[in-house]
Amino acid sequence: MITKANKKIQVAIIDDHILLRTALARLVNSFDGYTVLLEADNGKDLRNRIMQHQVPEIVLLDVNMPEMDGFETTQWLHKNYPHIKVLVLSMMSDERTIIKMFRLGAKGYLLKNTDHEELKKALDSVMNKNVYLSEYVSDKLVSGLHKDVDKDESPILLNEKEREFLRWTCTELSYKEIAEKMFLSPRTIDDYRQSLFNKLKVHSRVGLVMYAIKNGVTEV
Amino acid sequence: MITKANKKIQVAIIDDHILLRTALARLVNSFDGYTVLLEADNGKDLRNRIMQHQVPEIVLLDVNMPEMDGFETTQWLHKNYPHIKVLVLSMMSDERTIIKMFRLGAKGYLLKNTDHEELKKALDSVMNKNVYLSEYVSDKLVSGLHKDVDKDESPILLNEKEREFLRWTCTELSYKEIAEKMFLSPRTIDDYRQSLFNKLKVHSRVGLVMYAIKNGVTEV
DNA sequence: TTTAAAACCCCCTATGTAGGGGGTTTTTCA
DNA sequence: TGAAAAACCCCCTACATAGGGGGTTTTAAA
Repeated sequence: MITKANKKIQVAIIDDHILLRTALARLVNSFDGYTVLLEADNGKDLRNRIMQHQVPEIVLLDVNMPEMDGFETTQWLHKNYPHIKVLVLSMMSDERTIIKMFRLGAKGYLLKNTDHEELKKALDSVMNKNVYLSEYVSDKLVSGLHKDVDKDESPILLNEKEREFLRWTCTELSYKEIAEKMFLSPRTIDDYRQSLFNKLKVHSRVGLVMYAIKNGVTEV
Repeated sequence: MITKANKKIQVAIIDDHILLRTALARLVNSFDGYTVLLEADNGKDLRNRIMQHQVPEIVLLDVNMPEMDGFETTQWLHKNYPHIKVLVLSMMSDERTIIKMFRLGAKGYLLKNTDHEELKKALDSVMNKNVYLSEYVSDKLVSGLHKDVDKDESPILLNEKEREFLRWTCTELSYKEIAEKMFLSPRTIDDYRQSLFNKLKVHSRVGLVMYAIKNGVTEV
């Protein structure tokens, strides 16, 4: 069956892991109807290339990158080139990241441990139906929405002091020692802890540590 | 120039990210003289396949995997199939990991953000010279050795029970509750904790949690 | 300029965590 | 097959953590 024409859909691949990127490029080139227009290390790279009139139809985008990450890049694309479809490729499977990406304008979210057929499906789906949801991701989204309905899920915003406290929490210092480091009384540290327990819905220091790591408050 | 024969070198690719894995497989298959014998999700998978007499000559191995990680796998291969050459593929570029891998028997260490030519070089080098060192990695090794002279850095190996304990440690359960989950007495859990404190050079639960995350024992 | 919230700090108590002593049973291996 | 090592479990204590009560001072806003 011959489709519209010999005009292939142009894809950009943005990932800082060269090996994965070139491998992906080969994969996409092997797909019927798709061709790789450009590869880039990060969002900044992509932006430069686009402004030099290399404009792809689909951007296959990693989340974690140096310089200009997936979030920023999606936002910039959505604002300046809304017709470019962003398909996110990520190892992170938490609802927050997924939801954030869709909010910023992504058309699809693909986990890195899917197979190449799923990638082809995703590309087709994004082109034809303007959106792609894998079973796993839509499950996550739905379960994420459930939480959003009853509790008015105001995004958890931490100030710099709380973030500093969280970073100390991820060390082997006791709260008393953290108090010294932050030039506060231990009692005040108790209040910070309690307030974060409430905000983050945890009830132990381990809970704080896990939150800090999952949300990039501290480096692993 | 025609080499030995039509006998291609058989490569195994072990990585839990299916997309990267299959993409890598295509890449390797496209190389002259190499063919992919098998792909696997983790070390356990590989072990099973090898014991079913699918024995590759080179194993291209990810470090972070569920079930049986790169460290364990390298060790097992080195012990049971010493002629199989292990080429490690990792995103982690810290000396400790690199050194650990070489100590356990790896023949080469490749960062994921290298290009496919470097991969080809690495494969050739491992086959011909029995070892592969990229410029970056050898630099790291040299600077790492400086530190290692005084401290006799033996690689830290954890068994499955310890890993299970570590995973529970990253939850908000108390040690007493962890004891119930693992069908052990709280006192035994104390011993596990103490033993891990010594092995991992930490002295608090937070220390355990941070180790578990840094070393991929638990998922973030 | 009053008022409310936020940021800070004191007391107390119960449970959790970390570390010490002791011991038995099972596994390993020389 | 006997000794050592590993895995399991008991007791105890001291400090850390988590949670409750109270309070003052600073900041923001009505």
